[in-house]
Amino acid sequence: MLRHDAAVTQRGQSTRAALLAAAARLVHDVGYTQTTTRAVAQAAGVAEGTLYRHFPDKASLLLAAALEQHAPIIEQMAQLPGRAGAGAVRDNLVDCLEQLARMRETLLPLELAMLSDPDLAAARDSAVLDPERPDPPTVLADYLRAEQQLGRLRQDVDPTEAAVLLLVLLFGLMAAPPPPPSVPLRLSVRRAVELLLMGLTP
Amino acid sequence: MLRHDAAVTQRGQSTRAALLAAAARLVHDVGYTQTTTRAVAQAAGVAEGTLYRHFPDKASLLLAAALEQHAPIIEQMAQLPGRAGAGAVRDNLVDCLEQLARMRETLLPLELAMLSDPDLAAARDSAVLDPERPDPPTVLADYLRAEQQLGRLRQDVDPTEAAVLLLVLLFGLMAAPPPPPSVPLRLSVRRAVELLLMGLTP
Amino acid sequence: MLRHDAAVTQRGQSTRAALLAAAARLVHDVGYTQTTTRAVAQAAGVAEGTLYRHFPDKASLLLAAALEQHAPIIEQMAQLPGRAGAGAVRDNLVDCLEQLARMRETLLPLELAMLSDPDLAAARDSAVLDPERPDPPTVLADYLRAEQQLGRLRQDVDPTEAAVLLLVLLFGLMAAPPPPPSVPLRLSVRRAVELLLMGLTP
Amino acid sequence: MLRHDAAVTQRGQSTRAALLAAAARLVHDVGYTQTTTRAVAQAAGVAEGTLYRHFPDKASLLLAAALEQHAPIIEQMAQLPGRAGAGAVRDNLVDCLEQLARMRETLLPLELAMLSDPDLAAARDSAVLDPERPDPPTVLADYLRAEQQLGRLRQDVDPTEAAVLLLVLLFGLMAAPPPPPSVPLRLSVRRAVELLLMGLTP
DNA sequence: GATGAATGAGGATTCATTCAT
DNA sequence: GATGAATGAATCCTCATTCAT
Repeated sequence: MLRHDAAVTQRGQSTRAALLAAAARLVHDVGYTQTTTRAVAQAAGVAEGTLYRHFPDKASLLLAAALEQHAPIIEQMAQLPGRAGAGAVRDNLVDCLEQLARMRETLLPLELAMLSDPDLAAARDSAVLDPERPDPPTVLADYLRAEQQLGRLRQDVDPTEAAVLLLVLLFGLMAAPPPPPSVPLRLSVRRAVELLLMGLTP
Repeated sequence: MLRHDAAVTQRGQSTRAALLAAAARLVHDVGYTQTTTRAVAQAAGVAEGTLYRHFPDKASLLLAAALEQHAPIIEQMAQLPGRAGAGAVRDNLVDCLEQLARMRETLLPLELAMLSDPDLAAARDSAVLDPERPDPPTVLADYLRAEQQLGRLRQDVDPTEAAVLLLVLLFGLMAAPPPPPSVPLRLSVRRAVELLLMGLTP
Repeated sequence: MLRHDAAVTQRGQSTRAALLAAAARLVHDVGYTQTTTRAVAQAAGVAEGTLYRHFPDKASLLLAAALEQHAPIIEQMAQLPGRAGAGAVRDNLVDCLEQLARMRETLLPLELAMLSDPDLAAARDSAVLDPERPDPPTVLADYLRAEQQLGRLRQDVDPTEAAVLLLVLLFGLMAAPPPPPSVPLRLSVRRAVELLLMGLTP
Repeated sequence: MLRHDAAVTQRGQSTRAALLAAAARLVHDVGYTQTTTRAVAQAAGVAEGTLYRHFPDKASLLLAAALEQHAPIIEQMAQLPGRAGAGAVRDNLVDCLEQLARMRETLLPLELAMLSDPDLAAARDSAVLDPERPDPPTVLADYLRAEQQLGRLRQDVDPTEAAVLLLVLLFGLMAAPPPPPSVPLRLSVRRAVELLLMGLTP
């Protein structure tokens, strides 16, 4: 049965990979709106029609390109809960958020575009996500809960809530960078985590 | 010779206003991608060409429409620093952020589009902003500083940094709403402020 | 309110007319499949985009082009029932069918295409036809009924059925012309009418 | 070197058969326009390229598929002239036309497409038809002539002409079905034959 | 004989912008 | 000031056909 995204040959595999790579690069470089199918195909060194042997449409291609880059970092993040109790909470959180940040660097343009473009959002919603794969909010919440049980975090905060807060904060920090003089993301993440940990109240 | 900004007669004024209103409504209703110049003109009840008597291009129109809605809330926000010392810090912050949230409700699609669309971003950067008008980060920082001096906030936090944190958090909360079960924005803002005030550390 | 097919200016009118003429000519010359929007626009001497100011899509344009040519002949045909009793039945019928044939000459490629192309069929079904305008089957049936009452036609045939038969026959004669040696349409129509009038039974 | 018509091995034979069957089914089900080479190959369970081992192009495949279905009915029709004198003329004609109608049911979309698409028409014209095989007009004319000689049909009609008339009528009835209330084809064929036999004149 | 990946010209359609009236 | 017709480049996508394996 012929399906899109079915590359059985070795050549097909490499074409598919080239398309994904080209798509990721272009979205990163020129944004979603300017990333045309023509440009992707050209950058991948294939004909425009080839794109449609591998993906049903533009949105699916770009989404796949994004998700593909997700994978390794998500994988790595899964080990976070195991680090509970070891090292400073602050460092663990900062490390984790920084990993996510690296992932988002390529993902962000697409995330933003999804919020503007109905097509992309639809592609995302109809994409079959691996239900096994742990998602960042859950993993982070698990970690926070573990630290809470170890007494290294307040008892009266909801771990899930705190996790969402951290992630939303990271998103905001990346998507809407504070005006210059801008500090490197690494630094602003660290400061934000510190502030959140100690609180503003005296 | 006046090419744009043709609103010198009374008729011109009302046309301009109609365009701005239509643009704001459309961006809010159908998103930036779907907001075409055609649709705006039609919604404003004017011819397509008329749009270009008042604005040099689409981006400028949408930007103007957004800024216009900014104004009253920015105005109102300016009074925040004066509330330092009165009422609970938490309530003051929540009130302030909620006002901003209302403003953003119409503004957000445009902000997001700006992050995807270079054209829009360029229009924003070349827009002549009133240098007198206080911007939210500054106002919020001023307020925080005042509270700090009153001893109602930690001494060792940078008010500017905290202000940015709060705003970024609001942006993230609005742009990337946490997954269901979703709580009303008002509530999630309140929880976030509380969490930030007390901190996560025991 | 902006609508397609709304040409208020004189210039608009003439562009619309040019498009219709070009479309009719092309469909006649190269068939529906080969009639591209590009070709129509070029033949009409306008840009391709202009086409879409006047018609929502290709199918609507071609349909409109066909219907426009309908009109005058349909009009003329309406007088057929009044001719009942005058002249030979055979001649009246032949005249009528020949008129229809002239109309069909341009219409036929489109009729055929409608039977192959779902899009066109959809356009036809959603087209707003003038309910006042008499349609050929009805007019023809009216005429036959009148002749029947004058005793010039068998009493035991259903006029509607006979009308349909005549029209279907005309359609078949035009669409699937008998193999060579081919006679001119005018002649084959005449022979068919004669055959049908006298019947095959001795 | 054999380029097409590669059906020399047994495997080749069955592939070819599968392609023909798939093509016939698709044309019947979704129409000619929607019948893509891709769809045919997929329905036949073979690769796209395989199609071109058996047929030089799409048109040839579809034409072959159509002709193949012709065969058995054409065969059966050949016996019609032998029925002259037996049974009612009306019944013989109705039976014959109904057989043809069944054949046309699958053939019609293609016939119609041929009238719209020059490519297909060209394929038909260049197809090598079996010169032995009797074609419907001839067979029907033979039958009519036989009945004529038996005195069961008017002497003054040209059998060939009458045969063409009947066939054209059938085509029209199938291709351009009269508007609702639509009667089953079987019935409308019968009525048409009756009308034609007795004639319209009193 | 069969595969299926690749091709690439060509299709319909959109839309910000210009300009004669 | 306003109109609205016209523009035309650009977009995503289709599909019959070829060819290396």
